[in-house]
Amino acid sequence: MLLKYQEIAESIENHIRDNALKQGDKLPSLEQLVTEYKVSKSTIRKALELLESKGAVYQLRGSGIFVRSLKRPGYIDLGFSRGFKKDLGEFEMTTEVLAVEVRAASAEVAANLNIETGDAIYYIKRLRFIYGKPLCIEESHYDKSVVPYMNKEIVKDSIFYYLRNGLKLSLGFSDTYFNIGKINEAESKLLKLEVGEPALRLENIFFLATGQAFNYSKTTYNYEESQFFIQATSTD
Amino acid sequence: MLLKYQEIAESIENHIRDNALKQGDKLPSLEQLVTEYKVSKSTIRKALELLESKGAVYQLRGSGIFVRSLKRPGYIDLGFSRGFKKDLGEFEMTTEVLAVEVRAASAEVAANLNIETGDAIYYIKRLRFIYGKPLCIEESHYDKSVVPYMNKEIVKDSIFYYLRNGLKLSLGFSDTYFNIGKINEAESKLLKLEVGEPALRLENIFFLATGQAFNYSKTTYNYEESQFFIQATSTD
DNA sequence: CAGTGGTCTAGACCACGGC
DNA sequence: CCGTGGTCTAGACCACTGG
Repeated sequence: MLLKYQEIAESIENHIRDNALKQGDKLPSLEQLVTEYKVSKSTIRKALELLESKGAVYQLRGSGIFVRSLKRPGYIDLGFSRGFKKDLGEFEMTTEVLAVEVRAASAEVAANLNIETGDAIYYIKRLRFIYGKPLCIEESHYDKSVVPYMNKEIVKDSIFYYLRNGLKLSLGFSDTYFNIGKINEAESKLLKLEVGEPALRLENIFFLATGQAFNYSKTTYNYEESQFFIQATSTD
Repeated sequence: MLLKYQEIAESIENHIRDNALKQGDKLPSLEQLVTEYKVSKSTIRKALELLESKGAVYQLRGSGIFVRSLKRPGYIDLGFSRGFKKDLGEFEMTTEVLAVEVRAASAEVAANLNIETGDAIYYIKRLRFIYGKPLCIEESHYDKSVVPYMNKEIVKDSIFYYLRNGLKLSLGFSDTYFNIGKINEAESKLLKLEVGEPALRLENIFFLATGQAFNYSKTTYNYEESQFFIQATSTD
């Protein structure tokens, strides 16, 4: 069941979408929203803070609450407050599973997952396509003590959907590191690029809501097919 | 003057730093913090939410408040809630100013700044070095009606510092787009790379707190010298 | 079931924008 | 000066964790 402030946030988002409001359009004042939704001011503010953190609105003391929509289409949202919807999206994506196996954690994996070298992990390698073209190679390592079972079918769809709905795990936060490099021999075949062409290499560590790291993954993106997007809000 | 919740957030951050607390270390409970700081529970919660959004702590219903430090050193923080400190940082950075001039906005610039083609803008081109090595080429366009004056001296330091402290502008939020490409002829000379080598191309649009766009910039990073970092929090 | 975080309220008071 | 968002309080009640 949704909380009041979540419901209100959603309702306001819908209102923006349904009326096709654009960047800079004004929303009703706090007071108006309080009477409209019949809740306390703080609850409305909490809803608006949520929307602000998602980049949907901005608030201006003394003048009002305004829409901040925008966002160029076709970019992968590397954000954030948006939750962990990265996996899905408006894109036509397909996945080829290259490996699903239990392994002993290497020193590198163990360090990132905060476990011991040799501990059991699930190793998953996937090739992901966007509109039929190779988008990225993803190698994931899951702490087996957290995710005791996986198979090809699960891994072919959204893994995070399985974690959330199948295993009832609640995700907390993530760290992302990335840099630019060059495609190597193995990658060139999978991504259908020449050796030495540009590549975006992304490392992710995902944590449960309990703070425990459970997934360390490395992803190499095809530079021709990938565009990324980030929305930021100042907290001065 | 700092607000109560900001002061408390800062104080907690200092406490974490001074006691060298690590990922997973437990902080005092809400109730304890309330008595310690002699403020209401909501104020403490607001401070903790701020820290949570900055990625400094995480809260767990039923168990407590924990430290979330980490962060590999040497990565450029492409975040976010962290405010707009991108310009400075712990790095030894220098800047070479290649151009500071008033120009008429191109169609592309006008579209991103939401002004008319031909309107006056400041065009600034800078080459930035990290530990003496070329890090990136940055081409910035500032709406002249917002930033009426700039010169080489201002532009050699942090432009955002000037905007904030000199012009008393308050920054609101930003959109960032990026993709991977290849170094072209002109870039190769400045960044001391071969044509065709990998490049990270970043586009930024910065908005004032009023929602008005005032800066559109394009930055090309030297792939050898740049590593980036993002911290995300789930909002489920 | 005790302890801890999370939601929600009602209301006082403050700070800023714009007329 | 009015309207609008922002801070802060005090307290009720809920929901989850862990012994």
